[in-house]
Amino acid sequence: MAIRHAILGLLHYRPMHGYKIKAQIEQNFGHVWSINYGQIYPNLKSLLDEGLISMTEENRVGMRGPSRKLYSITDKGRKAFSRWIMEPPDKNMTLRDPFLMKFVFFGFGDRRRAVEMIDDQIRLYTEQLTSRKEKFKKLKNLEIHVRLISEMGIELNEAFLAWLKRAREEIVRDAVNASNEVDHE
Amino acid sequence: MAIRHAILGLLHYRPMHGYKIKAQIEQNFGHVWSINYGQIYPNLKSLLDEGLISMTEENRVGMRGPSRKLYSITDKGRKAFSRWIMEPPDKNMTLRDPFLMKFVFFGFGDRRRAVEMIDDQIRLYTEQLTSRKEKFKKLKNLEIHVRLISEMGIELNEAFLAWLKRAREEIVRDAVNASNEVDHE
DNA sequence: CCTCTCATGTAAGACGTTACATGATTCA
DNA sequence: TGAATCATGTAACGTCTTACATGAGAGG
Repeated sequence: MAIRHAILGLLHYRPMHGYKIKAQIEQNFGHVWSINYGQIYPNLKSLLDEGLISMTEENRVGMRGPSRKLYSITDKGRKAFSRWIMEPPDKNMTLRDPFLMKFVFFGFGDRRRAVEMIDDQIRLYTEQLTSRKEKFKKLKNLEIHVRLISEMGIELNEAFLAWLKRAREEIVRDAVNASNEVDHE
Repeated sequence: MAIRHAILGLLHYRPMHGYKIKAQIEQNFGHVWSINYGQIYPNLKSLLDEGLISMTEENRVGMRGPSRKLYSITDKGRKAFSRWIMEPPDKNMTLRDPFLMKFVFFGFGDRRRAVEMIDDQIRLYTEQLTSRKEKFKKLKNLEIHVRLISEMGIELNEAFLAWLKRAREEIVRDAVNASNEVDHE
């Protein structure tokens, strides 16, 4: 039920339409949560049915795009949000990464291929880190919590990259030792 | 489909029954993936149907507990696993935490309650870090990849805690500034 | 005696992803 | 002319969690 409340949270800033909500969620906490239209439109519908948000359809005669629907938070919605924000969060962090799942079993695969995949991953996370840092520099006057979340994304990214690079070195060293042992057999 | 392959991966070490597989997954990569019986037993069934694993039921006359089922990996299973481990991983990391989702919106809630929740979280992650470090010290002769994954868990935990503590200080400082501004109005 | 650990399993529901359909405007 | 962006929505499918049912032995 967290996405419903994230929508209510965003609507505190200003009324938005579905497309913008998705874009905002991705920008503000894309590394804490992911979202897609299959979630946002049905959620907007049910929030509307429950009276937590209200909608006005723009009648845009001759203007760009299909008819937009502007959603605003209602008093009922604000109250529901306040209740939610006060409650203790119900679960702790999960970090899911198919690469890490494979990583655990690299010992059962081809060693060269494993190092190759680690290098791919290092490249990927280096790019991600660069783009996160750039985005962060561009954004000004961020609300303190939003800013802190962005900084967290960058710091965890750095910690992860540092670990991955060290892991790569250790795995290569380990492979060299293993082949030396074979040489002296 | 990652859990199916994790099961195949674990069965490379030795035959296991369902209960043990869950325990091993939690121990070896509990911070990379979570699992429960609702996933593991149905998966064992389908892996068996597809011939990727084989099963022998223990007949334990007068022994403890219900009948155990020992699962082993088959040649077909090894081949399927090898194919999987070589393939590039299909997605990148997602970090999901209901606390962080709330954190973004703490500006719309009560400030004291927010700091309280941050303190709870600091306590929680400090405990988690301590127990991870203790577990790690106890374990000896870990396979290199398994050891590295454990170290990653500890390092990311440390980075996260450092961030959270700094975030707390900044939020408190921000609140003090805000109230000073009110004083001089 | 009671709780913990070991042990297997199912059903329902919540949640999330992917693919598809539709269509206008803007910019190169 | 074609690609990118803005914009809304649904259906099918996968995955994950939660709750439940069952039951024995070990240790305090």
